[in-house]
Amino acid sequence: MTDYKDSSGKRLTDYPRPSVAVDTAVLTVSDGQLCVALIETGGGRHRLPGTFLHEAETLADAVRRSLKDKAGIRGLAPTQLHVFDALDRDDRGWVLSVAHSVVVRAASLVGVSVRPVDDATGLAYDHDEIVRLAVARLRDDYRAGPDPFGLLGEHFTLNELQRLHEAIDSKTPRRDTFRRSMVSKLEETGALQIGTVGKPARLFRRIALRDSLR
Amino acid sequence: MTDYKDSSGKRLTDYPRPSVAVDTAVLTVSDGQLCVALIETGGGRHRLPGTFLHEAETLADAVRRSLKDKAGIRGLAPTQLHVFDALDRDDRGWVLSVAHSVVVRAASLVGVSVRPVDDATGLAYDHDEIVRLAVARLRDDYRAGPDPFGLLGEHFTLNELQRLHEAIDSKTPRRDTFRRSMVSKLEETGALQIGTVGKPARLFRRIALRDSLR
DNA sequence: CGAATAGTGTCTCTCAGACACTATTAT
DNA sequence: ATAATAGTGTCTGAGAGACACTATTCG
Repeated sequence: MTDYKDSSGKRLTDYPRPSVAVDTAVLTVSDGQLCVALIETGGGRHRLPGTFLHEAETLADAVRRSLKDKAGIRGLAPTQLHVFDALDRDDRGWVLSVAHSVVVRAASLVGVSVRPVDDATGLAYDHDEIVRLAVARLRDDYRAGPDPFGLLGEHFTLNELQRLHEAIDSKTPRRDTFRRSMVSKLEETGALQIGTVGKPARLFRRIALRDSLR
Repeated sequence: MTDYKDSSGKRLTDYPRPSVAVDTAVLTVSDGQLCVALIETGGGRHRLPGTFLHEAETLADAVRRSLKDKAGIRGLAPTQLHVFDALDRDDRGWVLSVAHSVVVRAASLVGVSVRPVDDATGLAYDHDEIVRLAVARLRDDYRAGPDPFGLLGEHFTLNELQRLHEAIDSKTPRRDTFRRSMVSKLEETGALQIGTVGKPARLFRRIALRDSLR
């Protein structure tokens, strides 16, 4: 297979090939704030987790591999964001970086530095830009429907849902508008929340989880 | 630079590297229809124009280079769509393809086969999917504002603008609604169209062209 | 009871869409 | 005048947002 020749009689491997990396904005909501996981490099700078693509590996697999070390994360569906290809973006050589984002529960992130996205500036390479893209995409996704990445558990109240959406986007509408825009996209479980002050809230369930590729 | 070693003491070139290609959906409006440029391969199949990335070349430059042959096209701002990375997508070997789209005037496309996007199915590789993505993105862009890619000349009437938008998306609203949604995003030139039947139409101008990266 | 939270009735404003009317040209 | 196209007044309905009211629990 590797000595297959193309239309101009060249082997594929005769073409110059860039190194290909993946860099991933790992987003989570912690303490009511939208946060991103950062790694400390030498020199006090921070960067996103990433790795070089291995042989015969898909981009999504490389993302998952690069994150397995940092935290025991499973079942991730990375979202592809953009390819960064500036020739001088990495002084080690010619490297294409395929930016991704993943969304995880805060509890999954152990032993990683987590910082609110607004404070995550001055990162290495073009990682500031990746965070911007990842956050914008996430806000679009959450504007479109209730917790599309399943950060909440199986059942949740509208209050819990709204607090999550507010952490992700402060411009989330207020209680009544939020409720009316979400109920139609949720399923009622019939159960009520217990052990709380005030009128017990109904528990809802997502109708379906979003799938990965877009 | 190429013998710079990374944190684990490896040269960048010690990592396996995929071949990287670009494939581009060249979209145009011809005869009131949204069309895409196709290339005939051997075996009666069709594909999108593409090429392998050359050494020290950006993706956008590779796209422009791959299209310069097919048609004298200049000043293009390719839009990056998605990286296709299935391991078996190219039987010549391990190839990542970065899908792009560009929008050109029909007159620019000489000596290329142009086909309405709805008929452009059964293409080689994952090119059907690329066309789908490119068309969806283009429709989103045109829904957001008047002729964002400048397919019309410098000045145009609202009728001309609407016919263009209708070619791109048949669900374009009708005359009055279309006008009201667009005028606020246009500048009046003060001039009128001449040599036509009926009340002469005002000529408008785009306020600004969109820029490329997203 | 009061405090606290859940849930809803309803008003307003905006905007898209539809329809019909007026305006201005050529023939 | 008639045909043809441009442009606008206005009604309707849907939906977002704001406000205030009712509902149900705990202590």
